[in-house]
Amino acid sequence: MSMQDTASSGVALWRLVADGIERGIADGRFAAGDKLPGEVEIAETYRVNRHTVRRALAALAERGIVRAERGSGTYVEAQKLAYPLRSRTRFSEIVGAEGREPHGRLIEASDDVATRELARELGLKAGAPLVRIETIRLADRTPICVSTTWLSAGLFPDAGAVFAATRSMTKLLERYGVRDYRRGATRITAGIVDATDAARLDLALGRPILVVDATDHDLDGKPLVTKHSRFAAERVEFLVES
Amino acid sequence: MSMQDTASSGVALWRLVADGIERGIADGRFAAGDKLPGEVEIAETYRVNRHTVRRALAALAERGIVRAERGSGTYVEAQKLAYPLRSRTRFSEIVGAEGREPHGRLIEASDDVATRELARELGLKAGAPLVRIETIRLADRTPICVSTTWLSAGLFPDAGAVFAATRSMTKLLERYGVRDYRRGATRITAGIVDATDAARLDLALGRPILVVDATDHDLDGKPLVTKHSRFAAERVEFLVES
DNA sequence: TCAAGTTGTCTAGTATCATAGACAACTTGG
DNA sequence: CCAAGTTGTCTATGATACTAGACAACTTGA
Repeated sequence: MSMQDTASSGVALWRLVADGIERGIADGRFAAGDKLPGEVEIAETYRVNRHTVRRALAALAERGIVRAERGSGTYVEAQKLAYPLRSRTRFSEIVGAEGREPHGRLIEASDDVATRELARELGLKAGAPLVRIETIRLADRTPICVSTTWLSAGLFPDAGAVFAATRSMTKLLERYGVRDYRRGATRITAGIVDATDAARLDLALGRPILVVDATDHDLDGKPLVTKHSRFAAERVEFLVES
Repeated sequence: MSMQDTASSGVALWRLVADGIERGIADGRFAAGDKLPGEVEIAETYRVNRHTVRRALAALAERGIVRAERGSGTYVEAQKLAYPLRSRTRFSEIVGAEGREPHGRLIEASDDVATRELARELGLKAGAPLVRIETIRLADRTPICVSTTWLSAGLFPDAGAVFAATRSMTKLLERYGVRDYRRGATRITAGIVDATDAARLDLALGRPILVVDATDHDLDGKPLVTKHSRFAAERVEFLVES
């Protein structure tokens, strides 16, 4: 399996080891707080050098998934982000409440045109001009979800530029005079990550995602933005409060 | 995106380019016989060095997916393997008839126990001992499908070892005195490749697969083997003759 | 014939990937 | 305290990966 004696697949060995360990955690073979096997044992399992294992563990530690303790062992840090679904859902508040560091980034903003479905959600006519914003959100340094957000280009001109500057949907809406907003119905489904989202979420091949479709309204019930979000299923659990 | 100026993802750049081009072919953006953009143009598209593009194209050419012509361009070779579904279905014959080189390999053989479904297919009782054989089949050097095959351990003792030696299901059955066999009902569904099969089929993230479940019978109608096969959807098309 | 565009090949330099061995620093359990 | 087991760090070597620039060899269309 070394780079020297087999045809290279273009995927680094340490990445395969890291994915394997992360999968073990996601599958529950290693629970939060568990001690992983020693570096030597992992190296034997994957038939690689101990240094290669250390590279893999370093990558996982850098993302906050494991934590190494000198002389003792390496322990699983990861726990799924508890993500309550309430009428007032703010990513930064949820992540902050878990003691983790929220971070958002704009991937891309572009003009779009309302499909029939989008128009219905936003209370517009099909074909109405929209702004489409593609974002990614992380807790600590681990990507949690990527979202596609649509806003009416008529109501929110230059929304893409404003989001790029503020990096917050809440602040963006404030700029346009929206002081508060509520989440309407939320639709949750599941699927398999596609190649684009896999790269953005730093997610391994064929992993499941949670798909959330939701529309936010102002306090009068007027639709403001509608979102299509894909969450890494292994890093989050939704809590629906009764 | 170079290995020098960004945090490395553990996936080689040339592999990302190769996957991108292969996806373009699979999606129909480039049809069989089409000329790909020039190496310089591809390099600009992906923002990599021309040599990196050449590495990607070499990997695709090595698998017979594209063909470079000096002074002219690089052309799409790939065409989906036409896979007729008849009562007498033999992989090697189908592949050979297309002028491609068939190749089979044993991944794993192990003992198993019949679920209710498997028992019904094979005419056994639930819980009956089975041999489970995991195989992969390739045309030229491109993986086409992975199959899980179950046989009755009572009727075919040591089937795993025999298959490892003969690498052919037809020859395996011959060893046990089966001179000919026919395929019964074939069920075709579709799905998304899982991580294990993705690695085995050398398939990119989240790609679709064709799932075929079938049972072979001897000429008296007695069930012999039942199979669960996963085909790379972008490399094969099934032909059902009327 | 000629110019433009294409793939093929070469040299060079830097960074990453992986292996190997040795030893330090630390924790744990007896 | 001590031995065993653990992670951390260091040096060293070779193979890959990626970039850069230059030029050769070839095809195509005007």
